[in-house]
Amino acid sequence: MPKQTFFNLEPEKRRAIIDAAVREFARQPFEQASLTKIVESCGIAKGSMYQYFEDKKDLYLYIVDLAYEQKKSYVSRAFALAGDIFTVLNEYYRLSYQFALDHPLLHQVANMFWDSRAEELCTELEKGRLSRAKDFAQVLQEAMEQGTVNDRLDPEAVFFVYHAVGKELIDHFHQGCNDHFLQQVLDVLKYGLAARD
Amino acid sequence: MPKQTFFNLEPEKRRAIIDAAVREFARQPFEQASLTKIVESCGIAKGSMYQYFEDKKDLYLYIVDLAYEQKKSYVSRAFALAGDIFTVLNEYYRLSYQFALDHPLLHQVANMFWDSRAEELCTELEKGRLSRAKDFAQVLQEAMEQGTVNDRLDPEAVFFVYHAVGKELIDHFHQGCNDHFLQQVLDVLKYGLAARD
DNA sequence: TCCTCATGTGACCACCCGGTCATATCTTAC
DNA sequence: GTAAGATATGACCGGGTGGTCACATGAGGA
Repeated sequence: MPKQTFFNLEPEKRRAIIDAAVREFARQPFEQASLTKIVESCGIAKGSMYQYFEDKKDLYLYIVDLAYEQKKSYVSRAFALAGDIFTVLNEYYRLSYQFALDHPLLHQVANMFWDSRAEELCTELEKGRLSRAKDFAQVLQEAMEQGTVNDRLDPEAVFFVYHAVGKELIDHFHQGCNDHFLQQVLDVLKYGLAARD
Repeated sequence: MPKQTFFNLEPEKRRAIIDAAVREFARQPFEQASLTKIVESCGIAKGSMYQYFEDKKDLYLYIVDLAYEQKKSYVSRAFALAGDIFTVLNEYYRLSYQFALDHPLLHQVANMFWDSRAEELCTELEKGRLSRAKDFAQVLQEAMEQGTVNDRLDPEAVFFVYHAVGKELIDHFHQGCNDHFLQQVLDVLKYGLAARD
């Protein structure tokens, strides 16, 4: 958590710091991102940064949190959608894609976070994964009870597959990814490879 | 490519260098791995390393190549298997898992490689992806022609999904992953989420 | 024995990093 | 006006990095 001093700052200065940090953390993972470059880029003294944050990790987690909050506000309405699980998933990834288009830097920050290898970040990583799993698990369970989804499948394996594909999709948003391809990928997940009788 | 000097070395010395490099590159991605630690760990002078390799990247790509060659020799026999595409995929991931168990360090090296963000490595990355895609694409095409696989699916999307899930599976091998779970995941891919009529 | 040439070496270079701290400046209250 | 407290600063620290180079050591041939 940032120190109180940070929140006492004039808003435009706070913004400048956040923007510079977002720019840097969007470019590379935590370990390779440079605090020095951030302070140079927003024109404050290195020492000042330590008036606002405990250390580099503190700043990083604050920025990642911001990115995820923004993304959540974009994407969560998919789960409120009327319609079956396929409609929901479709909308979920469509909104994720839209978010990546509208906020490419925030998208990259959130995206880069998953590649973190630092042990200190692993607990945070797991927390994020679980919170995402919760929404998904609920929609999935309802769909299985209603018979929309094949109820012989292992819910954990289903989540695993969708998580993997979602991650890869989101990873490739920056390379451009049209609605049609997204649709095709979701179709593969929906129908599976096996030919229908 | 290593310089000739490297291949003139006594085999045990060459091994020591390779082993030390594998150990380091298994721990973290290219940018964070330390040449200094590698030379310390195998007890040669820093300068010597530059008699054998052009630079850090040269050493790295050589090691990654070794890891992939080893893995390929483990895994490729899956594609020669008699049986439908599902048998092949099953065996492919089973062998991948076996490889990760038998050569955890090589597995980590190959695995870590995919997370590289360095622009200089991107061409290499793409090359690896394509070569993997080729084997897969062939098996898939045959399966579609034979009617084993739903031929209304987009082959590119299918590859995308299987690549994503494979990556994630392989990522999670080190956390333990039993045959049963593997089977469940492949079932999700095979049958899809949608309930069968 | 001596010259040559390939190989080995580690001190050294320039550069970058996260983090600190004595000091300067600004704000507020009396 | 001045004392007190909060905030800003950037030179500096110890430590790490990839890469270099003048020199030492080795082997082979004349």
